[in-house]
This record gives sequence, structure tokens and C-alpha cells, in this order.
Amino acid sequence: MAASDVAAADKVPIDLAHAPGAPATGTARTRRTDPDRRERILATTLDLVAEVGVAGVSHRKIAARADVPLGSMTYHFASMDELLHEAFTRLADAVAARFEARLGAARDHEEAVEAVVDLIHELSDGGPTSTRGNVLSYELYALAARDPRYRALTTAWMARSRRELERHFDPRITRRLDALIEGMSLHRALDEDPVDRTVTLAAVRAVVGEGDQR
Amino acid sequence: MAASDVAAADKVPIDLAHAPGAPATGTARTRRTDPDRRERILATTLDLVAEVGVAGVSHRKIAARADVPLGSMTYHFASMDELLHEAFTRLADAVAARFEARLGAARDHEEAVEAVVDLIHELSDGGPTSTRGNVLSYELYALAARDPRYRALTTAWMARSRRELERHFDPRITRRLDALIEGMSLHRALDEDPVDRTVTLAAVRAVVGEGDQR
Amino acid sequence: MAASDVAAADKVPIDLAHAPGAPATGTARTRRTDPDRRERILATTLDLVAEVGVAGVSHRKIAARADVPLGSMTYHFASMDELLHEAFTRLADAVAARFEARLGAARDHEEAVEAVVDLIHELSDGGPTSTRGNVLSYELYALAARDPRYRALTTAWMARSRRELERHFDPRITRRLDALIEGMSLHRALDEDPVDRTVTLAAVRAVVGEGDQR
Amino acid sequence: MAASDVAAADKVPIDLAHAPGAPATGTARTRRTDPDRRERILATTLDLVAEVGVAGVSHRKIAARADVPLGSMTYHFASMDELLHEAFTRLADAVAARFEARLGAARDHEEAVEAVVDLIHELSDGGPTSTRGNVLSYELYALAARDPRYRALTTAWMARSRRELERHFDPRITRRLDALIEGMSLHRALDEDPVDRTVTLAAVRAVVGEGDQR
DNA sequence: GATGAATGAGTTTTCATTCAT
DNA sequence: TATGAATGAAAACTCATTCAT
Repeated sequence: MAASDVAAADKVPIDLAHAPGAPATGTARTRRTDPDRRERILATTLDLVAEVGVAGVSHRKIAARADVPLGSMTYHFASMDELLHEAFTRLADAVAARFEARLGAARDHEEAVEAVVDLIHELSDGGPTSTRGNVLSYELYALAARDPRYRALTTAWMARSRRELERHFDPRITRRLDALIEGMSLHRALDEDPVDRTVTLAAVRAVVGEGDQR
Repeated sequence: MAASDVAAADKVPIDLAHAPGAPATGTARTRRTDPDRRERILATTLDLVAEVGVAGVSHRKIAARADVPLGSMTYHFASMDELLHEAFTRLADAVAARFEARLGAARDHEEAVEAVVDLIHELSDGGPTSTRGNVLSYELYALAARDPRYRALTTAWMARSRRELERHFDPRITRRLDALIEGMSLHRALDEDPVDRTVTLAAVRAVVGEGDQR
Repeated sequence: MAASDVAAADKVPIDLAHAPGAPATGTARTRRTDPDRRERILATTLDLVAEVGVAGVSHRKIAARADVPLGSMTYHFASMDELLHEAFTRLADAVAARFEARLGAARDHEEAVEAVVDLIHELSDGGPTSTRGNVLSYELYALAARDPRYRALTTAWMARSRRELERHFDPRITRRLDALIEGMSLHRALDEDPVDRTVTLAAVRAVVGEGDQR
Repeated sequence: MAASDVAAADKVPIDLAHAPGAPATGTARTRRTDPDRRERILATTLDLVAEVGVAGVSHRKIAARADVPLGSMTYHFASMDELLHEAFTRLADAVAARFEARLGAARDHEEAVEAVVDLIHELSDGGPTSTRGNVLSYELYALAARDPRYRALTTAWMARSRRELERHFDPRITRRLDALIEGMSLHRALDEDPVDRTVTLAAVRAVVGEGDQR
């Protein structure tokens, strides 16, 4: 589980697919059938949270952005918190899936190490998508630190990440490796002068016990 | 810079000292002069953000909790964001100071390693104070990922942490060490089954290049 | 376009019809459907502006007077300015309509001259209705001198007045005639010792080129 | 009394002289002696009313713009209304003085007619100064139509204008001439396509009884 | 005399949610 | 089933004015 991975969340095709600027399906008249409205609301919610934070979202803003009637917000989601919880559930799933996809593609130990470095750098290099993912992660962490319902999300996400890492690394080091991924992603995202790949690779090697001895 | 350190923030005596439930200096009648009102508002703001998040705070809630008139909120701080920014500035300072104090007390390399492990565990073991610090950090990260004004805060904080680490560790490894502190603190805080000191120590040793070779 | 005409604005049955003290349609319980609420808000807004000026109106006051919930103010009108603009649009329409009605009833040149004198005197003779119209006009002029959106209103109003005058008078003199109407209405309204009909008639005759030579 | 004349108000050297962007006299420390602070507040008030209307001014905005302490506002003027009334008194005086200066310079009947045309056109041709004067006049009219205290101002102003006109024109026509000046100034100010000097001159001639007979 | 600090009442606006249709 | 209309509560913020100094 690491912040930068979230950045790639909207690349996951099915779960979070949506076209932000896309016109409403059909005219206002033919709004009748709009099957993926629920999904669009969820995706829009995440977009908006990334932009203005949990503190800045509202039913109205989401409805306007998703081109959905305001009344349908509470029809589809009983409350704001339910909407938020479901949105962050989607997020955690998408990010974990992404993590798994990357690690899963690694054929051997070396490729796994490379995949980890990729994960840390990928999209924490800046750009709107990266920001989106980072903000969303930190918002989720803040929520999770306060609320058990959100902590369940992060716990599951962390478990999936660790399980995936264990396919390539010794169980005794997956925790610290996961933590390193998290910390380096976060620092890279917030740092004015982010470390380059060499530094990251050395860090990963050290953590997995392959570093040069002092 | 690590989340768990924030937990200890309110132990720092000067910067953030405040007595939440303390009665106002003087009576309601003689409220005219209340010199540390500004400080009390800032401290209360952080307390409240820790409890309900940036999304949950409001002038009203802060004013009520700090026992100040609602009108004085915007007298002391031109806007909600100004208040928040100043509060988080205080937070970052206090946390960095705490970090420095811990590391500064270390007399040799061994003590520095121990201090790092302490920092990671300290108060990320749960309890209200821990939660406070964690939530505040994540809220700040979310803010920083979106807004340069807040990023200036995290950048300065990170620089201070790294400078302190460099007094004990090779510059080439302070970045990864700082990242590990961050990541382990975060994971310990959010994990249902947080790692114990042995694991943390092994992780720190590995990162500083003293780990057992595989 | 002349200030005093505005005084008659609330006589126009359709455009601005409203019963200030009328009870809400239905009980407080069945308020759900209150079709002409929008209109009532607009009419009340003009009433209140007439009484206390643009400077003195507020959502609260209007809501209370119109017997609508405060929350419905910004539901029907996105902002205070939108409300004011729409209210003044109504006003300008009503006043212009009144002007046309008066002039339109004139069958020949002589009747047109009489109609103009009527227009100047009508209700600028004092009384609450007169005040209402005058104040509203000056408030609108002040708005128009500052803001193009309001100027569009006065421009259209002036055009309608002039078009109507041209049905009875030479195009070369409608502008000065319209200006005279404006000026005499204004001065009569603000003067402690307003001129009587004879003076007005002589002024109109002079302006249309029928005055006695010196 | 005519709107456009107001535009020239700030040319009157003594009464309303002030430098909007001028730095405070002396430093913040040497604020002690600031003899024309009262005058500066009054001038700033008119400037601000011209910009944002009576509805938009506030003690705070005026104080900030005039570079005086907020507390000194209510020290110099017991209430907002007192400040406004005194400011508009200054305005009416300045405008009437301007009117007198123009008319007083006329040596004969022909020059008086020219002066009147000048007055109508002068600065109602647009530009910030013109807007300032026009807005201020209409704001004053709105105030006067509602409040006797302000009406006293307009009444005196009108009397002075008329007295001056009577030095050049037959008493029987000064009222209609004054009204024409008022109306033409106003229409020129608000019209998208203001009349040119020829039209104005013809109007003035007609009103003073020198027009071509039909 | 003059003012910085302060505040209670008020401002506009936004909000989540309800509910008749 | 879906939604436009509606609203009470609360949001952030501004205000004129007071008053200790």
C-alpha cells in the first residue's frame, strides 16, 4: 500500500472508468435509463475529493459535476458518509489491484525489486494524476485513523499488498518493505527535490537485505 | 518526519501549550483582555481537526470549544484557511522540535538507532494522543499534496528531520531512513496488528546497512 | 422614461401584482406548493428597496416580509444581485408599460401633450406610492451608472419611451421631451414647492416647439 | 442641479481635495497630528460610494482606503449615517459651487446658453470622473426621496441652481431649464448612444423659448 | 483626544436531507 | 423508480459600535 500507486487508480479500466468531461448520456429528456449513474457518482466523488478534499465536497458539487440530479444523490446513497465510504472502498480496491498487477507481472526476484521501484516512482513524479492519487490516499488515512469503518479499508488494502509482496520476498521483510514503499512514495510526493531512481533502488536493496554492508 | 511523532506534539510545553478545559482568564465581564486567546484558538483548532478532521471543523465549533466569542474568530484570523494554515504551521514546528529533541539526546550511533525505533513506536501504539498526531499528519499531507502553501510546511519539516538524522547517519541513507520512519509509523498506526519493537529494530538496522545479509 | 411613472408601477395588474400582507397560500404545513412564490419575492424586494434602499435590503428582511423561508431565497435566486437584477427588470418593464399605456391612449397631438403632463404629475405629487416609484428609479439609475447589466435595463426602457413618444412627436424633439419628462418628474419629486400643472404644460409646449416666443 | 455637474465635484480644490493613493501623512508612529483626517474620510467616503454604492460602503472599507484607524471612524462621526450625511452635504455644496462658477463666468445671454450646454455635456461623456458624479447624484436622489434630512440637501442645491439661472434667464423658465439640464444629463449618462452638442443646444434653445417654431 | 481590541448581531450563502409527485 | 422543489440549520464572514487604555 503506497500513496503513489493510487495515482494510477483511474487507469484501472472497469472499477473507476469514467469520462469527467463527457456529456450526459442522452438528452435531459432521455435521462430515464442511465445505468452507470451510480458508478459515475462514485468516480466523480473521488475526482472532487482529490481536488478539494473531503472538506470541500458536497452533494451539490458532485451532482453538478457528474451531471446528475441533486435528488438522485440521496436516492443512490443514503447519506454523504455512505457515499464517501463506498467511493473510498472503490479507491482502495483499485489501488490494491494496481499493486497486484505490477508485482504479479514480475517473473523473478530481480523483476520484483524493479517493480517495487517502479511503484514508488510511478506517477509520484507529479502531474495531475499523481496529485489525485496522493491526496486521496492521505484523505483516506486521515479518515482511517479516526474511524474504524475506514480503517477496515486500509487494513484490507495493506493485507493485500503484503500478500503480494510475500510472493517475492521473505515474510520477515515484507512489512518493512511495504513501509518503505509507503514512506518513499509519500516523501517523493511532498518533497520539492524528490530522490531519483538510484536512491530508491539502493533503499529497496537495503531493506530487502541486499545492500552493501557499511 | 513521521506521523507518530505528531502524537507527542502536545507534550511540547511552549509551542502548543494549552489547557483545553481551562476556564477563561477572568470573568465573562472582564474578557476584554485575554492575551493568549490567539494561542488558545490555534491549539483548539488542532484538537478539533484531530477529532473531526478538516472537513468537520467550523468557526462555531472551535469558538465554543475555546470559549471565545464567535466574532473573535475572524477578528484574530482573517479566514478559515488562514487559521488552518497557522495551526498546521504550529503543528509542524512542534513535531519537528520533538523529533530533534529525541534524536538530539542520542549520544552515539547506537542511541540514535534506539531513538529512531522509539520515535516510530512512541504513541503510535494507540490511545487518543496517538490518534491526534496521526490524523493531524495525514490531514496536513492531504492539504500539502493539493496546496503549495501547505507543502512549504511539510518541506521545511522534512528538511529539519533529515538534518537531524544526518548528525547520526550517513547522508546517503538519511532519506531512506526518514521514509522508513514515515512508512512504519503510518502502517503501525493503521494496522490492526502492529509490528513489535523487534521487527522495527530489524527494519531500521537493515535500512542503515547493518542488517544480516540474506 | 421618467421617475414619476414608476410610482404607478404597482398598479399594473399582471407584472407586479402581489398582495403584501396576504397570507401564504395554504397552511404552513402545505407550503410545499406555492407557485407564485418567486413573483412574491420579487414584488416584496421592490417594496423593500423602495422603503429602505438597496443598501437596506437583506435576504432576511425580504423573506420575512414575503412570508417565505430564508432558505428559499437563494433557492429561487442564486445571489442577492440576481434577485435585485430580476426585480429591477420587472420594474423597468412595468414602468415602460405604464408609459406606453398612457401615451397609447392619446388620440391626437393635443391628447399626447396632455398625457405627457399627466405622466409628469401623476403621483409625483407625493404619497407613499409616489415615493416608491421615485426611489426605485433613482436606485436603478445609481446601479445603471455603475454596472452595465443594469444599464441594459435603463437603455431598453429609454428606447421604449422614445419609441412611444415618436408616435406623437417629431423624432427630432423626442429626446429633449423625454429628458424634460425625466427632469421635471425628478425635480417635482424632490422639490419642497413643486411646480403646478400650468408650469409643466408651458414647459412641455416650449420643448415641443409650441411655446410663446420671448 | 444636474447629474453631470457632480462629475466635476472633485475638481473643486478645497472642499473635496484629496489624493486617493497618497501615502499616509507621516509614518504610523507620527500619526498623532493628522489635521485633515476628517476631510480625508469624507472624500474617501464619496469615492467609495461612487464605486460600490451606499449599499457597499462600510466603516472598515472607508477606514482602509483613507488609511485611518477603524476606531477613528466613529470617533470623528458618531454614526454611519452622520458620516454619509456630511459627505453628501459636501457633495451637494461642491456641485452647486461648480454650477455657479460655470454660469457666473457667462457675460451675456449667449454665453449663458453655451454654459448650460457645457454643463450638460461636461463629463457626462463617460470616464471614471463622470461615473463618479453620476452615481453620487443618483444615490443622493434615492436618499432624498426617502429621507427629509437628505431632501434638505437637494432642495438647497436646487435653489442655488435656480438662483444662478435666474441671473441669466426669465424666472418663468428657469424651472423648466433646470429640469431639462437634469434630464438631459441623466439620459446622456445612461444612454448607449448619447446625443451630441447640436441636439442639446437645440433643446436648450427650445426650452428658453428661442427654438424654431413648428 | 484617539485607538486597538473586541463582540453580538447580522450578512450572504451553502448544505444535507426530505418529500410530494 | 427517480426527482425537482423546498427548507431548517449551519456555514463563513462582515458589520457598526463599544470601551479600556
